[in-house]
Amino acid sequence: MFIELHKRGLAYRKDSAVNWCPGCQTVLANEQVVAGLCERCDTAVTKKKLNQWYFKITDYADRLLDDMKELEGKWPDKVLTMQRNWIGRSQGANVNFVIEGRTEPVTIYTTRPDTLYGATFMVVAVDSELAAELASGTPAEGEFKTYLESVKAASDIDRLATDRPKSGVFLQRYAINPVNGEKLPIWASDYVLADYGTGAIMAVPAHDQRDLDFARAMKLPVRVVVQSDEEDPSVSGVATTGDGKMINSGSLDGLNKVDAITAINKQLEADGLGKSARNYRLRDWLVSRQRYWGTPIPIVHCQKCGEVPVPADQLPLTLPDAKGLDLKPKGQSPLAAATDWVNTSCPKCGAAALRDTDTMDTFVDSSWYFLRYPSSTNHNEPFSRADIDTWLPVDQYVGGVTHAILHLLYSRFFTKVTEPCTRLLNQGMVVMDGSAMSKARGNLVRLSDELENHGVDAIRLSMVFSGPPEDDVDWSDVSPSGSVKFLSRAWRLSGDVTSKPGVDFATGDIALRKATHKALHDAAFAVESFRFNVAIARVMELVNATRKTIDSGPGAADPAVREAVEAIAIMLSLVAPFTSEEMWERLGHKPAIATAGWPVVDEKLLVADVVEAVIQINGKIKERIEVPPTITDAEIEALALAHPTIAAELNGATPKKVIARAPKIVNIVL
RNA sequence: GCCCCGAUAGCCCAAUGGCAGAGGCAGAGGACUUAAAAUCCUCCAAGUGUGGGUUCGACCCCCACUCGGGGCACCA
Repeated sequence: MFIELHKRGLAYRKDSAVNWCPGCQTVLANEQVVAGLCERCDTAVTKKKLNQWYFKITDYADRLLDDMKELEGKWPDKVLTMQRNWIGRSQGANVNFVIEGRTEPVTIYTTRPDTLYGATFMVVAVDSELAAELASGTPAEGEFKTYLESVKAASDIDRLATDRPKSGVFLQRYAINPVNGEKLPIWASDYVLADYGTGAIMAVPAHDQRDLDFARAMKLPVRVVVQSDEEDPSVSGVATTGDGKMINSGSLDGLNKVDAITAINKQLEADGLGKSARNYRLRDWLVSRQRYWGTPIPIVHCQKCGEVPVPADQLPLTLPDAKGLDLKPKGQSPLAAATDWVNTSCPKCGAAALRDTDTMDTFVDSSWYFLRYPSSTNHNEPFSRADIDTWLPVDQYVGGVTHAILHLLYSRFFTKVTEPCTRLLNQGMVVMDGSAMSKARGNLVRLSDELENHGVDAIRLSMVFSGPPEDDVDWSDVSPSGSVKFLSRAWRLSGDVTSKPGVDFATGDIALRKATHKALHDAAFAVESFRFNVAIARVMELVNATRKTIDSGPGAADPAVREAVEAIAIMLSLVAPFTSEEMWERLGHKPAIATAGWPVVDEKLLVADVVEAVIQINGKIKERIEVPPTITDAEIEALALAHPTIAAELNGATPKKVIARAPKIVNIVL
């Protein structure tokens, strides 16, 4: 996979300030840094300048975003929203500003080109090369360097803090606003990011909160160019970001936001001063890791030929023997010490060459593991086109929401052409003492003890019955002993049945037969819609009805009892295979119940003989009557109006309106 | 600050816009038993977080709010 991506220029190396986890002693992808902490070990992540391998996921940003339309309604909205936010597409414009004393203009990115006349200063990212260049040789250089050092020293966590006061340095230089020729002071600050857009912005304090905060801190002017009813931002401290009529904006005056953006973009483009542009929050996926475990990067570095992929007949490239290697995290890949493995010859020219010693992020492997499943016995290639065409995409994927922007985004990138998983269900977590069970927290249930005490069937049943699968389940609400009781109750039924296997069910008690077929029908529907807790409730109902039929009804010998108990065993086999297998044998059947198949539901047995209908007057229930299920609207309406209770209530009055919904309800409106 | 999800008996949870209760836990009473356990039977409770709206009719749809959970958060 790596080589295929490399061939297409989608796997490449670059120098960059990367996320570095001091705990794991390895680099991390943006997606693996959660609130400034390492996703694996919760250590605060720092920055380090390194040359690393990347996958060009940004080339696919638009497709990853736009193809989500296909997943609408089939994946949880939450996951789709998270992916949309993560990709973070924004539409705006690049605008060129001439810099005094510099030949090259500086390009800035803005989503609000309409507010160009409101710009009162320019800000460049303090850690960008541009900032260093602009500062050099100015009286501000010393101050700039001090500031840059202090920013570098601050961790990501500090940087993420919300109400952090704005800081920055005036670089003693000026940019010229292309639309009105104004001289704008240029500042360097850490509130502008070096790796987003062009790393430089025009500041419009009146209509951008961050710019306003900065302007107020540095005593810079604020100019309103979009009229609004709200208080002057320079007084209120709140930037006005809504729509309104343009003012103080030359030819744009009087236009609304959308029209002004169109007009200014057109004008900038005509004058060669800028053009509309798009930006993404998504960054390329950093895949190098300095760990032993992981897939080695199949590249040989040759003095002459450069990066040479390992030839196909030498794949898969396997790791060197770990024996003798120091696998402890130490900031350099442990593979580097395996000199026998590292030293090799160039596949192209045969000269001495070195293997790449980094391994890949494990998310690389999980991005396509499901492609291997249909071809698991194929020893010639990772997967075959024919198998994939037959079996994929995955119809139903079940996984935790924790992978919303990791595994689930990477997988979509790997298979982009199509979507890897048609439907997605995020199952909930098991909660104990208020938080998700985890080894790190130590709030665990000893599963072995639970299994010892209650049996695997009861534990599994408890989990499934505790609520809908997408909800979290609090362990204190789980009752394995209740499940044990229920399973015993069901199991006992199998010993009560006295009729022989193969008996004709048609001669059995009709009431129980109806209950059985309704349970089978409803449970199947519930299972297919992932409401396992409801399916179990249907089985419990049938167990109760069967118990009653045996104890105080037609008795254990009735064929309907066998039909019911067999149905119970089969339905339970989904979550309690051991118990149901025993039931199956006690019922006189050969193993295995798994091969028994779901009993065919007799539609005729699903129809009730009589149903209870409700008669309402003005939406209030006044009477209940028994009617055949086949009754028509007109018939039930006539029955209702003729009913003595209703006639008395009406007392001769003519209803304004009668709504009949046979066979359930009649509502008489007075 | 912005976005999303949720709120139904003491508890976990059901209910195509049409009788609020399917199921379980807990609780009460009873049968069986010398007794207890186990088993079996019966009973018990909320009017659906709050306030409006749409509708003949709202747990369900719409608006606002409260509380709880989650996500995003200097991305110009």
